[in-house]
Amino acid sequence: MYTIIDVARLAGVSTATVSNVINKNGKVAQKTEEKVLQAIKELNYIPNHIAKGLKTNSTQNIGIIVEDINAFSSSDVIDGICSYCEEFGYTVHLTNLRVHQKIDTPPTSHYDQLETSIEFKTSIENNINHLLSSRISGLIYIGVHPRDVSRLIPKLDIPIVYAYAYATEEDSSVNYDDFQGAKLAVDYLIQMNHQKIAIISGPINSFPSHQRLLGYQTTLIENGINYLPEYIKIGNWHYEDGYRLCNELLDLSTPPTAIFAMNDLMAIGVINAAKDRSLCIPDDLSIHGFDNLRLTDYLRPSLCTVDLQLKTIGIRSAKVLIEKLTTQNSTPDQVKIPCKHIPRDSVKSI
Amino acid sequence: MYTIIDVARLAGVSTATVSNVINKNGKVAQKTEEKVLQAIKELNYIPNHIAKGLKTNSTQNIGIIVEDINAFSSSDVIDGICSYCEEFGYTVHLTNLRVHQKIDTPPTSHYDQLETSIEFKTSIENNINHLLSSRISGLIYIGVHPRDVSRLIPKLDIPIVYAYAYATEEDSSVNYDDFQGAKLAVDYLIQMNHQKIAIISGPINSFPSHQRLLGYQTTLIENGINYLPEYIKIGNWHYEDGYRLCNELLDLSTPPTAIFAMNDLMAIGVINAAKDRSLCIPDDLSIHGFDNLRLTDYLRPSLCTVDLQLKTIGIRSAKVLIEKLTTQNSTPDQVKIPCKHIPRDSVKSI
DNA sequence: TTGTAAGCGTTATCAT
DNA sequence: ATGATAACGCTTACAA
Repeated sequence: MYTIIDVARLAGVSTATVSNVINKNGKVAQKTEEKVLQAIKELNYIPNHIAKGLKTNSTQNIGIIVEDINAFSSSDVIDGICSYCEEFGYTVHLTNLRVHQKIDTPPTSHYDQLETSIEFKTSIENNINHLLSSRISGLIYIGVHPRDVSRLIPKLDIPIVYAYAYATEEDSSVNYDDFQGAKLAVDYLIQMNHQKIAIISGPINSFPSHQRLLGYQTTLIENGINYLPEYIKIGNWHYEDGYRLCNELLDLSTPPTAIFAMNDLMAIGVINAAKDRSLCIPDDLSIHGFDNLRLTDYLRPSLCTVDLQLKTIGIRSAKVLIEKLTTQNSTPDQVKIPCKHIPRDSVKSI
Repeated sequence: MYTIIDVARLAGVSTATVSNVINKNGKVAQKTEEKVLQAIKELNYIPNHIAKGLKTNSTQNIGIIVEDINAFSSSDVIDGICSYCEEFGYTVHLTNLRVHQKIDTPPTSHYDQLETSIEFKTSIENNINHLLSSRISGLIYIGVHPRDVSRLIPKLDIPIVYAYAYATEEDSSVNYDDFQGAKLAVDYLIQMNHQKIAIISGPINSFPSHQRLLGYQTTLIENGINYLPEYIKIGNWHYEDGYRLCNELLDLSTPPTAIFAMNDLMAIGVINAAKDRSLCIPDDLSIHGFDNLRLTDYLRPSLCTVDLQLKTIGIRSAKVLIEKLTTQNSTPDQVKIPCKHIPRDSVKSI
């Protein structure tokens, strides 16, 4: 592998000149530049970022720590990050924490286990140190579920952005908007003339659940609809919760005409429970999901849901991080990306 | 950020000794080692891999080029790679080519477009050069669909392993076993007493289609079942193909009792087509998929399918690569990981 | 506009 | 067992 010295020799110039050509620093005569470029091409010279990084004490490397690359949300977020980084010449170092192998059953509300697990914290610290050894200039931490992860991450000297997760008020984060997303869903159901709208929530101690519930309540109130406690069921994000709680709702003396499940997995449980009671969807019951998982448009009926704009979250996290890197501005940036409503067949006007 | 010199000073030893401690080279007295370790901890010293890489002219970095991280297969493969790399102390540099944004409609057989697209080849070469600038020691290329990608990748001086893709006979690759996977499906259908087994294939010019078709034919012949040309339909991996071709099959004078679709997406099309003809699945028609996509276990009926063992493919690719790196052995290794059968409700014994 | 040379943080060779 | 020091490939004053 050739070095800058080989190029300089071949072009008959000094290494400084070659360096100036490579880094487009100007101050090189047109003709000299051509000679250098020609030599670079001839030798098929590839600059050594390692040596450059050592000298400049800065790299165009950014680290991604993803809690679980197999979470449905992760690949879109990473995709967004990569596309922005490629554009600006940054290299991405990926670390996968694989949390789902380290806690009981995914997805669960018991991420608390993680926060208290010494083993997990040590694993994160090792991974961060490893990334730091590569002198990454910044870090994006991608959660499996938006929640406060501040206790997991040690204080770092490099900028860090939380995507699909958040930390303290001093930290930057990029997330979708739970409140607005839930509002989108409930607004749509009301627009479809539903009044008896039940909700199947995630665990109450979860931040997204709480925000979405708030969106639900606010929208009902705004529309002068009675807010019925028996229409609120608490699940744990699983398919089985949707199935079970749908049955509970339909057993009510005044069953709802529409059910808003806080994630698509529970919504599918709701669909199947309704089917098993020989209900026809959406004629007998409208069902609204949240997440816009893949394949939900091929379900029968296709699932009306809310898209989280995950790729945008990724792009934006990278943007926030790279701005911190280039402007040294350290004011925290807590971005909320609006969700997008995906109307589909599982909701019908009554 | 502290350097090895700071540690040496604090511990009252030379930098060489500190280096020997860090790299566990032996030849350091127990007592000296303790002093050094203590100093490292005290300063919270993090070794600079960049400087080390410059000196040793070798890194523990491996590059991943993934054609599309949003392909259903990619994240599992990457997960596997990461888990192996973490264990052996390698850092992963991720590059996402995003092919689906660069060709018409995914997934398609027209990946040929890519091979002939100058723009795409240039993009790959730029990305490879960028990775090479970081002096990665090896490369894993992950395809969106197993096929010959040799025309896309320039000859490199570092080892490269193709995962979920392959190249020439001189190149190493790790894939699932199309032939065995198809055999698994057809064997199971026959075991469930089906004789009239139709197949909805992918494009005939696709290698996986061809291999799976071979598995289908072989298994029928082994079991003395007539091989009927009208039971073979050619689709293009899309949902719509499954839907349309299912109807064609059911319109036959002697319709099949079981349909094996070569991917889950087409299988879902088959399910929906059958439902739209008021057929009951699996009572009136058994349906077998291939891929084991997420959510297929929540379909009604749940989809009987074949799992590609993608994570294993990832682990194995990393293993093959790292062995090349550490043993300098360059004999190509073309691994086929056996698929796993996933019995579910969409297939029933008759 | 171009060249010279020091130095970034390590490792490795050679002394001691 | 430990230390002194050159060298890895590059950037960047500073000199010319």
